[in-house]
Amino acid sequence: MRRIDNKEIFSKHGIKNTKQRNVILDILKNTDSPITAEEIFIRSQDSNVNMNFSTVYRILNTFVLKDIAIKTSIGEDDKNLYELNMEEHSHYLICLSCKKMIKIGHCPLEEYESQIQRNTKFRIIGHKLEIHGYCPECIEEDMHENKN
Amino acid sequence: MRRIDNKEIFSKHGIKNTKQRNVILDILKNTDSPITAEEIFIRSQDSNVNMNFSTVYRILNTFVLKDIAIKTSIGEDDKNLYELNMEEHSHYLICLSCKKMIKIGHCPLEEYESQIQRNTKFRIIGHKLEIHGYCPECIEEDMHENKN
DNA sequence: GTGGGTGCAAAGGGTTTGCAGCAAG
DNA sequence: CTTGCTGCAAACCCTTTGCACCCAC
Repeated sequence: MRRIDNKEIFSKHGIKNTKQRNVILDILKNTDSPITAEEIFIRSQDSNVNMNFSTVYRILNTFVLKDIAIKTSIGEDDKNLYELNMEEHSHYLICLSCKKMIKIGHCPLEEYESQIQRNTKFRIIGHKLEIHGYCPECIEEDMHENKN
Repeated sequence: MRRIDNKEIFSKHGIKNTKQRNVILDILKNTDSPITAEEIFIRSQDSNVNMNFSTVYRILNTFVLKDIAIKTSIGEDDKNLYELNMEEHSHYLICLSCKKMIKIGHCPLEEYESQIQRNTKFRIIGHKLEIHGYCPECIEEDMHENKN
């Protein structure tokens, strides 16, 4: 998978190429499911770049504004999650027990959306879909616990 | 549409039938789209029942715990929204401009869910779907503004 | 009467902001 | 050099909590 250079991304959006933005963009590129600002802050400590919590938030807000990242409010606790804005459209299957999130490739809603568009005269821009359940591991664990 | 008596609901869930809970349950019954705790508090002032903000939150949390209500984190701002837990399953079409929410009746995901269940061995419990776009009114308004 | 529920005020936790200093263009 | 970006600390906002009082059962 080819990854566009950070520098290119920043200049395309007319924002400065700073160390902090590079660190955060790299973190977002290297995660496969949405993460919290806190998690990003923690991971940024592994780099040798100075990083402040408010900087994390400011950069994330900038990224969201520039459509570099997406802010989702998926989690059951009330923290926001951030992920890279991939052109490819995907959804998550979320385990209610361990909170693990698994990306689902195919999206079944294209036809449905155009149908709604016809019926409601809305101009549909996109959608957010989460599917909730319990993952095989948690189901198994639960069965063991209940044996006791 | 028949509405189950508040008193019945409370006793079924083993919680006390208080004035405040009645007010909030009535508000939830009379709204057709999810609302914030703040909005509930404001509307509660119309009644002659004393109501405190923390009471609103406490009652909402109780309702969610008892499955009387559902907490959703749909809105673009980070406030939580609450709605009555209808047995019937529904989704919302949300206008990105005026934030109006329109309930969508039919859900296209049942077959899709069982397919995922087969493929991933997850035990699927449910899902959350929001469709985003611009409503006819906002599209019209926008066109007028752009004429200037 | 008793325990659950409420009011009040204060704390919590995530996120934002004002300001001074710094560093990318 | 200049403007935008960052660090720091304090503020903000939504939500929760501790405690004393009260009311539904």
